[in-house]
Amino acid sequence: MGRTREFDEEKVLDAAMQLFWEKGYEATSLSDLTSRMGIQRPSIYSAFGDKKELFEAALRKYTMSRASHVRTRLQNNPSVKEAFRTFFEDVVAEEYTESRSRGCFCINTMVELAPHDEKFEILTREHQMYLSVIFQETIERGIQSGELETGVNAKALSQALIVSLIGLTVIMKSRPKRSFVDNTIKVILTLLK
Amino acid sequence: MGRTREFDEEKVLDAAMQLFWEKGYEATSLSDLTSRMGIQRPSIYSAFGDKKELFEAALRKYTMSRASHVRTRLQNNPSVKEAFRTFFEDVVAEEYTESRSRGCFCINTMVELAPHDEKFEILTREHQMYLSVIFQETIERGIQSGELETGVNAKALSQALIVSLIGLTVIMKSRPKRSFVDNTIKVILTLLK
DNA sequence: TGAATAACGTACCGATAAGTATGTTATTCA
DNA sequence: TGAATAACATACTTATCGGTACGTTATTCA
Repeated sequence: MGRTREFDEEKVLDAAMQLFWEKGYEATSLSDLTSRMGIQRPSIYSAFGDKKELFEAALRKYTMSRASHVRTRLQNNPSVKEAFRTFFEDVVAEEYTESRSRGCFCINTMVELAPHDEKFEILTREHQMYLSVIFQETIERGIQSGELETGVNAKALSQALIVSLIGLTVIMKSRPKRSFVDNTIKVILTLLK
Repeated sequence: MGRTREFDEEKVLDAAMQLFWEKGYEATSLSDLTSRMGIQRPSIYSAFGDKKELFEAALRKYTMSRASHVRTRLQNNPSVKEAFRTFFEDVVAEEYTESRSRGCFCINTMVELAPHDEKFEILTREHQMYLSVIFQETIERGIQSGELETGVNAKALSQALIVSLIGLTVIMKSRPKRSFVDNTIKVILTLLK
């Protein structure tokens, strides 16, 4: 019984996610959140808990959606090399079309919170490890199909690609010349052979 | 005329640098700064300006010292491959000996401030570009000496190595297993041939 | 040696932070 | 249909934020 909730939890959580993604944890105030989410302060606390719990919910929403996006992107291309190439290129293209770079919410959190909060150290690590497994499975598919050499160390290679992707995502926040990242992608992808 | 300054500007700036490096800009308060720097609030403002100007001075101090450290590390080894290998390995070893990862102050700033403040976008970009040039000169030395193949694209390769180093530095904040980063370094360094 | 001046410590400023108490409105179910 | 209850909006609390006014102490140079 009682009054029914007037807001859509998923929608307002999505709005919080966007804001935390743009500005980070510390730089986002409760006032920022209420205006962006379109609900009042006590509604946030009753639905999500305090600021940090809301942040965690937002980050979990992000990582789940991100992982599924990456998985489908890599699985839907019969060519493994082509799949990685277009994936990396799209990450870059997306960043350069936005007027200012948001980068990756998980990476932002790794930098801001992981060293000071074990919960986020674990959460961000597990997301990257999960992405690494997706990469690894894709590489193994390429070995199976004969597109990649049989001697390739799929696990080590997938880890190197994840690290490169993180580096690319981060350096784009300083808006280097497009040629810088384009060159980098070409070199990184020569690891796939 | 007037009273002489009782604190060493370089020393207190160094203390501020350490603190901003550990906690970032937003999470560091003026009270944190006064206690760590050992001077009072008005002394900070008279010597360095406001919080953001102090942060900028601290970051500039960091990037200059970091660049010179990287330069000497890479120049002091006759073997280019060996120079890069030991450099990357030491970056990792240093991170894993500290109880919690500070990473790189410039990278932290690239993530926290560069997307919202053009001054730091430029400052962080220029530091990375400078490091990239140091890498490039080192690679060119290796080509000259015959240690590396003549066909190597020194510029593109140096950019890829910078990006990889950034990725490594960032992912270590989530404390992945040591084998993860060790594998990654091995793969990345196969680009040097 | 004393007037001028700059660094000092203290104590304050208004603004804003995160979080909550409280009274009102809407919905439910006995 | 009315007592119970949950979501609502408003307004508040306490603490801390970045920044500064002000009176004191130490140094300098005419």
